[in-house]
Amino acid sequence: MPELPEVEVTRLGVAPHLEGRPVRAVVLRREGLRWPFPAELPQLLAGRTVLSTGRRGKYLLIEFEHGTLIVHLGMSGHLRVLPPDIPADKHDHFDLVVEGPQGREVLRMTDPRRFGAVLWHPNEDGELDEHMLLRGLGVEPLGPAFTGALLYRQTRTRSAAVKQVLMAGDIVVGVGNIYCSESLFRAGINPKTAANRISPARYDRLAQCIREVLAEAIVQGGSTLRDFISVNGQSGYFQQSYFVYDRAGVPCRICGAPVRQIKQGQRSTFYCVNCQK
DNA sequence: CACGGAGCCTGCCCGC
DNA sequence: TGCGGGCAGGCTCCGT
Repeated sequence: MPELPEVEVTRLGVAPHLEGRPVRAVVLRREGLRWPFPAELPQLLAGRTVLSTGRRGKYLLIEFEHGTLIVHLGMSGHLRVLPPDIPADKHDHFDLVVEGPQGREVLRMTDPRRFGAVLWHPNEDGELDEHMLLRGLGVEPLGPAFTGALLYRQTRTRSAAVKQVLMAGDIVVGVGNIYCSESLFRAGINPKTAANRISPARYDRLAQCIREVLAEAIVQGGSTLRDFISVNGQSGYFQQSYFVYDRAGVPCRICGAPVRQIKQGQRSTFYCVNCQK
């Protein structure tokens, strides 16, 4: 489910329920997901107050005085805020129980495919950016460092297809499979183009399009925040209509040519041969 | 260093 | 109705 916009919308949704609130309990219902949960999390967090929330790429950060809880939703994960005493379902793996003004609330992580992760980074281990999972990540696509010039500079040695280079995450983070196809469409760039054969001007355009596509998705997600915090909430689902993603064979919204679907690095790519050169 | 493929998991949808 | 194959919004690891 989550690409960067979904993670950011999740952060915006859970932040008011977490920030400034003390943790009453941590519930771990399995050993771990992609990696083992830190078994000492309950003792580490009980009684501690959440200072703030953050995000790095698709990693959600829950910051405490003594360290940071790092949450990744993988392919199929989502978070909800629930009233206390809602029984856990089959794929509910992790709860953070916090004390709110109206009583306790439960931040619950659900992840059927279990590609997600919950990790702890103690401040004493040094800068969060140096954490194994976060080091080597590219720049934030919505931050000031992300420019066409950066894309151009960082792709001089990259002969792989631009779609795969963008998705690799070492130049820019958070551009997942959906929004990568959408951004390349908006920029008019064929996803198969070798990254080192794209001009600075076209990279300027691409950087702008990536920013726009992600920012618009966050705004759209934000408008559905009302539904986000609910027992049945399908958080992070946007009823937005894509230009190319998941539209194989359907007429391009711009030129009417059928949208094409190909495989790049085992992932589906959607594009318009007419609009993207 | 950079590239491509395998693998991690469950659920769902399709065709037989 | 059951079964197998393919697919799914991410990421790491490994061989070349």
